[in-house]
Amino acid sequence: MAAERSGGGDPARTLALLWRTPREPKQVGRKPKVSVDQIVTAAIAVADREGLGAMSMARVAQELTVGTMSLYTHVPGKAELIDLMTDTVLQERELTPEGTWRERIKHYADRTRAVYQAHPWMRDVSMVRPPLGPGLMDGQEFVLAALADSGLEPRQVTVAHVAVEGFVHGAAASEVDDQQLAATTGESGDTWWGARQVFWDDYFDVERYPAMTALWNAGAYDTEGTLADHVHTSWDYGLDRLLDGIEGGMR
Amino acid sequence: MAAERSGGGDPARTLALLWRTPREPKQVGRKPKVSVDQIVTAAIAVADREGLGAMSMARVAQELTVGTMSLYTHVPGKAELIDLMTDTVLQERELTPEGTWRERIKHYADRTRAVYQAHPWMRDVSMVRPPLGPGLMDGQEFVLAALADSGLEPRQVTVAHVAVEGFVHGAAASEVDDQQLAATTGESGDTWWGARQVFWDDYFDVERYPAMTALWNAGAYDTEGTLADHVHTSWDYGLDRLLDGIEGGMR
DNA sequence: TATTCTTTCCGTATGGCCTACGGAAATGGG
DNA sequence: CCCATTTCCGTAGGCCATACGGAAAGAATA
Repeated sequence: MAAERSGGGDPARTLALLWRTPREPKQVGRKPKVSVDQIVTAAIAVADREGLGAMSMARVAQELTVGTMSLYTHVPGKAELIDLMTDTVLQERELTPEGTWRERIKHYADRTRAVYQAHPWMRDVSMVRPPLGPGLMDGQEFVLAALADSGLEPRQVTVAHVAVEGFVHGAAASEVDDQQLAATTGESGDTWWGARQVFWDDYFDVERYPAMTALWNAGAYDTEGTLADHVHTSWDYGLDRLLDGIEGGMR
Repeated sequence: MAAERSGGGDPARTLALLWRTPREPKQVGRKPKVSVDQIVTAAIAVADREGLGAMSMARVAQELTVGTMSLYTHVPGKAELIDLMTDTVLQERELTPEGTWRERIKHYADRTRAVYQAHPWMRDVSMVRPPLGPGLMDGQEFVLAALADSGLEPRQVTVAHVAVEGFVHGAAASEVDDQQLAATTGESGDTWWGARQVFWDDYFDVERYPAMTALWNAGAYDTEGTLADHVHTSWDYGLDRLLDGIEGGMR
């Protein structure tokens, strides 16, 4: 299936939910069995355990021992529920503004990475039309403040912001993608690659791929550690080089 | 729905399809109404027009005026079909090895970006367990050859490779995400943001977000052009800074 | 020509998904 | 006790992937 999309219906209604606008307590009528917070928490729990694909309205309702359609009283639909889930887990980052601007960006990357690790379904959430809630906004402010301290021109700050934000989310997403697949399919990344040994035996053509062959012969792929370790190392390297470049471009 | 995953069943069967291992022509039996190539082409056409979510087996079969289950004679399942689609469009890149290593990486990024532009559903395809077909492998070889020419140590080449490859695919994916959403939902990115004007009016807190406010007041957001233009500019900037960093790290 | 063998085609059935609709049930106030 | 209000939720419609098994088509053989 295609990636989950957010931001469906009426923006005003969704924003009110994201910022938990205190609706005046109803004096009249039937008492609610569930709250928005309970629904969001249950949905996150299901997605954490079984992936976003398994997070159906029916499944969440079951978790709360409530009829499926009851959820629609509190939440406009599935897209908005995903918005709420996303902003909620982004709030877990607890960003502390300490150190140089570079240290703060690294801190932001670490905390964001931790969110993806704890909630691998974030990989499936598109961030191009993000939920404009406190979790997202606080993160944006944090990065913009750091970049503004770096000495870049205002216009350059906004450009660098998109690049950094994209890199961080992209890296975090890619990193957990493997874990999510491992959980969903029951096959680890290393096992998956192992099962494709056939490829190197039957299809890999040394003449067609000289650079790869040379690297292989140079021992570049003789390394310890799991696939996940390598990916993590590479992303760390990439962020450092990106920040190097941003720093160097100012002089 | 969660992102489409590939690489489902028997690796040997999938690899044979990806490399189009010439199966000896059947002398006996009923003549096939459709070929693997026709199925892949039709599937790509549907996904291009209506998104990967609309690319159902039934929809593809309908396109070919064939029964749904007939497809399963030629293709093991939907996951493998997506593998075939992915590798096929990656082959469209036609990478020409000219210029410095930096120019070649930029060329690779441009060509890959063009693939995503032409086939926005690529955003929904996970590349952590990619189809090991000619389209993917040729791209890997191209990038590795460029990085090997840069003077990096073999071990460093493999690390930089993951970072660059990840950045390029991430950037391309993010860039078309907006377009895909526009096509699927019928609402452009600019329209979407416009509808969320309410946010700035009712929820944005100047005290809570001083850096954003300062940038706004400095005119950093007073720019011409569409959202898509800005995103493109930022990714270009990001790749250049990443390559700057890689270049600088060698000295 | 009739039979047999091989291959492809595809109808049916199962069990899932989201959510529009409308009525039932619960609650507090008059 | 009644009624306005609010929440709960069963039903139903229209999607999806794919396992299974039999029908249909073509070529070789008798």
